[in-house]
Amino acid sequence: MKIGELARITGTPIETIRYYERSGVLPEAPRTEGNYRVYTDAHAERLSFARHCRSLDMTLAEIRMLLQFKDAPQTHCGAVNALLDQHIGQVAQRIRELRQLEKQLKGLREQCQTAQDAAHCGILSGLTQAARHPHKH
Amino acid sequence: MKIGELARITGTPIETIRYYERSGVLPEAPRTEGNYRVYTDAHAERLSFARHCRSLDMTLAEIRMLLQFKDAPQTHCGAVNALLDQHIGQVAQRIRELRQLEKQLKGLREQCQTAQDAAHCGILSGLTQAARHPHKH
DNA sequence: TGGAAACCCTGTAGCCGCTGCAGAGTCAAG
DNA sequence: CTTGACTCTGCAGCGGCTACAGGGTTTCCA
Repeated sequence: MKIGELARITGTPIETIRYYERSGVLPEAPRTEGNYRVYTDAHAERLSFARHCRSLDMTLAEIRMLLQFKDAPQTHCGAVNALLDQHIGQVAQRIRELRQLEKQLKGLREQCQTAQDAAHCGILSGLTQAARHPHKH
Repeated sequence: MKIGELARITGTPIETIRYYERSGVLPEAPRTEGNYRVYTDAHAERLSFARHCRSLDMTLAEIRMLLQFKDAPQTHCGAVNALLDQHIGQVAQRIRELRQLEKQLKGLREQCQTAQDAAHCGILSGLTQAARHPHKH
């Protein structure tokens, strides 16, 4: 199949497919005489795998690692577990940060219930004050 | 003061200060004869404000807007409230997404409790299966 | 006074994961 | 034979920095 069909069946933009090839997530595809890339179902599967990992917020570097394990099935897969554990840790950490952030933002928002002019806006003065007396996050 | 001192007292990398000037977050600083940027306490305050907003995950575009309101104190500040509400909404949305993601990742992780070889790794086959039968996020 | 060290300048390139565009080539249908 | 759909390469841009290289300026101390 050509790149357009691969894009269609995997729901991936064409530009992204070429980008993945450049980044080493997909192997370099063989070409027709007219220099068109030619793909097989195996490519489609690999691309779907990568896209699914991306939807789980993994980086391309992480995905390249996972694909290496898929390519070498006899490898000990402890590293896969470790990679996933680390990724879960990162996500959990980010959630904690965002919760903290949400609290701060809501506190700030409460300082200006009624719209008035900016000179008396509780939000702006709240931000200004907080900037003057910084504290860690 | 010169850029190094501004960097020190605000805890901002020098490169970032110059970047903020280029991006219109800070005004172009006046120069000495030797072409060094010269700052006042007002610059420091503005920079601290911006950095605090950044620590609240606001974009530079959002910060430019807030600074506009600070620069024009008689403006009606309803837009400030709206901006903050929108930002809070975005953060809340991102938290929901990450929670969902965390659940998926943990489910995946459970599929490989014991490290074995990659051919039988529950995580890799889990990812592969999921990629074959995609569902929305 | 001289010279080293510390500071500052501009400009450019890289990070990540795309996205979009220009300008050209290829192929299939009418 | 022409039109239109498809594909190619290469480059630039997003955001928010960060990290140089290769220069100029200032400060300090001997």
